[in-house]
Amino acid sequence: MVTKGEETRERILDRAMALAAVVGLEGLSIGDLARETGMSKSGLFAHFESKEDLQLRIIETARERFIRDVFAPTLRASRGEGRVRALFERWLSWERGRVGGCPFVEASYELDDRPGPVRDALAAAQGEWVNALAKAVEIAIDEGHFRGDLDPRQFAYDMYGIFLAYHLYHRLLDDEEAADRARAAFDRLVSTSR
Amino acid sequence: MVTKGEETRERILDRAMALAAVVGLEGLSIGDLARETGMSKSGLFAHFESKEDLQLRIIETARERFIRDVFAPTLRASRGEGRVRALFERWLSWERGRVGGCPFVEASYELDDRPGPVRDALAAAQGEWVNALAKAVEIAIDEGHFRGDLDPRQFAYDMYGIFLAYHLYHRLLDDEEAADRARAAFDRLVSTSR
DNA sequence: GACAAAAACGACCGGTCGTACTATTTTAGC
DNA sequence: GCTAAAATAGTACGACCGGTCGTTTTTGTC
Repeated sequence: MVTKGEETRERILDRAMALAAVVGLEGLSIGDLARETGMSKSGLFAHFESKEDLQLRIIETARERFIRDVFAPTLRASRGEGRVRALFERWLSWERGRVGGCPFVEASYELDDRPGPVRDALAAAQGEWVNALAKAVEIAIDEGHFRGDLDPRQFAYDMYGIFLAYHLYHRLLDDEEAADRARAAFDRLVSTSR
Repeated sequence: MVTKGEETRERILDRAMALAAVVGLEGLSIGDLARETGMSKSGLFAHFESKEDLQLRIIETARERFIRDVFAPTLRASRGEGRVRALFERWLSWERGRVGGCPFVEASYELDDRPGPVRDALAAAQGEWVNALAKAVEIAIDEGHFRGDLDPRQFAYDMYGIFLAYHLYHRLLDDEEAADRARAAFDRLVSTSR
């Protein structure tokens, strides 16, 4: 059975994930988080060993949500180019659908030069995602949708770049054409991969 | 004449820019910065009106350095495709050459959802750079190096994406092939633009 | 409904934050 | 070398930081 404590912890982590996407994993304070969730600071903190533990759990929560909302649904979609396209569209929706944007992107540029377990966990999650992208491209090659000499890892790199630029244009530059630009870039990537 | 105070302020800002690229503009503390520069907290703080003023000056300093080290030298290079290529290579060097990576990228993802003068200044600087990139591409079109129906702003978007992915692969994923991937992506971009 | 366990709370710790004010030292022009 | 100004240091502040502790409230089980 699901205890009350687990429910509360989930609620906290959901809120924390959103908050961290705005103020960062380091900028997130226990006090603010307690206020946001309507709990006392100590009551909230009792759910976590330390702030670092909280940060690790935020990353794990984001990973679960990402798999559930972005990755998993595409496994039920058509293999090959269709799946790669589905991954891209769902990835964009994932960014649009949450305040502060993609928590992985936000955290990545925050922690890239701050060694420690949190950075390690984040890098592992990002590496996993890059691998999953490359794998989907491999399948598209096997299916004959993409040309045989295409480098799946280079495709993943390019795809990630398009997403990161979308994030920047959308969030910082408030560019209304950001999504169009992203799709145009992705279409070019796909069409030069056939 | 250059007063002692101005010299000191420059020294502080240089150090602050590097530090902010690691811990962020918000995470940067006056106390740490004072320790790093060997000054007292109050002595250092006397150079700035507030922390926000310090942050604004850090961005302005970064902007000056970027123009000096990345942009300006390419104006003396050949117009057209050669200049666009030079911009890209210098941009990569700019990232590699400083601890913490490109301060603009770090700050962009930190501040994208935190309204205020600092975010505005950053967005303005980024917009300026995107415009400069697009302008260089326009010249390359005029010179006949790139095809006439190429969208310079789309080119700038794609180019920025390649850079952002490079930043991520290099800094977070510690990918040794990051530079190769970036150049491969850029070559593909250039060759499909002719 | 008693009762132990789980969960949440309020008060508090030492430390650091940004910032204000005053005092001291260093600089630059005469 | 004197002197006013500029630069730096010292001290203090209220607020908040992550974190601890003992107490109270809520929960689930018999």
